[in-house]
Amino acid sequence: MKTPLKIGELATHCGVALETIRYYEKIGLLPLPHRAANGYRVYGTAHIEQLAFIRHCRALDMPLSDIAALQQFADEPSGDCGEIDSLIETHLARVHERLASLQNLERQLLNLRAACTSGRCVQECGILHELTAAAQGDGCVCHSQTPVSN
Amino acid sequence: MKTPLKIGELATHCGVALETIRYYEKIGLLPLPHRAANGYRVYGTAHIEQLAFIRHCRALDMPLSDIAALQQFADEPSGDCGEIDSLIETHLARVHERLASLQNLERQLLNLRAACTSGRCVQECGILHELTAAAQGDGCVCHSQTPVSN
DNA sequence: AAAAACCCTATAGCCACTTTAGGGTCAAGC
DNA sequence: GCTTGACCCTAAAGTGGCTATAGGGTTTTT
Repeated sequence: MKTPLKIGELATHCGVALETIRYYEKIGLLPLPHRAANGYRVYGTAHIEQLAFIRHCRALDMPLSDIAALQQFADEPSGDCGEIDSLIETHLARVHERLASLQNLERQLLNLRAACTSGRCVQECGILHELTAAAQGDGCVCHSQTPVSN
Repeated sequence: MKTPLKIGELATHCGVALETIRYYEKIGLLPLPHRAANGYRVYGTAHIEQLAFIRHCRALDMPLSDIAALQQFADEPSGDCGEIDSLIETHLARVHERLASLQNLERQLLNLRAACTSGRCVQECGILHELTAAAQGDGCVCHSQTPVSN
């Protein structure tokens, strides 16, 4: 891996859009890079590692605020690990909850799809009937036991 | 169900935040209500049903643009039902994809959590080690085969 | 020397809301 | 009749995590 890198090279290397890098810099998630004489950003090994860390955490769908917190912890190696654990725990709970609600959602949509096959006109479309009836609280194939939470 | 309703009553009845109702109105998803002499919004049965329909679709996580399209279809009952079907189909595919990526995510986070139990100091925290190592592309317990797509 | 590829800043847009600021109106109790 | 509190109004800004656009400058390739 050759260093230093220009922003476009860093972007390609880490599989990130280049505007995203500037965005991370703007919100203070990435430290300010050096600048070449022409004003171009210049990145070294530390930046590469840090961006890779951020992207890996994002691939785990962690919010940027969690990632910032993790970086803080990493900078104070003598602190207690418990907060890291609970951060992951909380995130896991979030994911788990979202997963359950998506599974419920999928089931409802499958039922909904089964209510109609195309070729008919809108008036007799089972899907619209189901959706309207459900909104009215009548019985229908797509029961909405668990409301979706975002 | 008594009518007419003021905005707060409609909100309570449909389980929606009152600002959300005004927002739906502003973007043209809900038609303009009548106004009382004092300028207050006044809603009737049609509005209640329409809002309930919107919320039910939102509970199925449909984007507002899909919901607007469905309402369009409902207003032209002689049209072909096929577009409704494919709208649901597309949405189902979205949900299914997100579901798969969340399942993968959960697995990775479980592995990550297993890498550390609290009581240690940050320096020897398995979670941070895993996250950093993974970012570097080394082998680690939380393999990232499928990137998360939003 | 010209064209393409890269870099810069600042600002606006995306989704679906939520929050804030700064008011007006109305019913109940003192 | 006057205050208190619950309700209503508008307009604008903020949220998260980017993405896109406008309007430039620089560097590399042809």
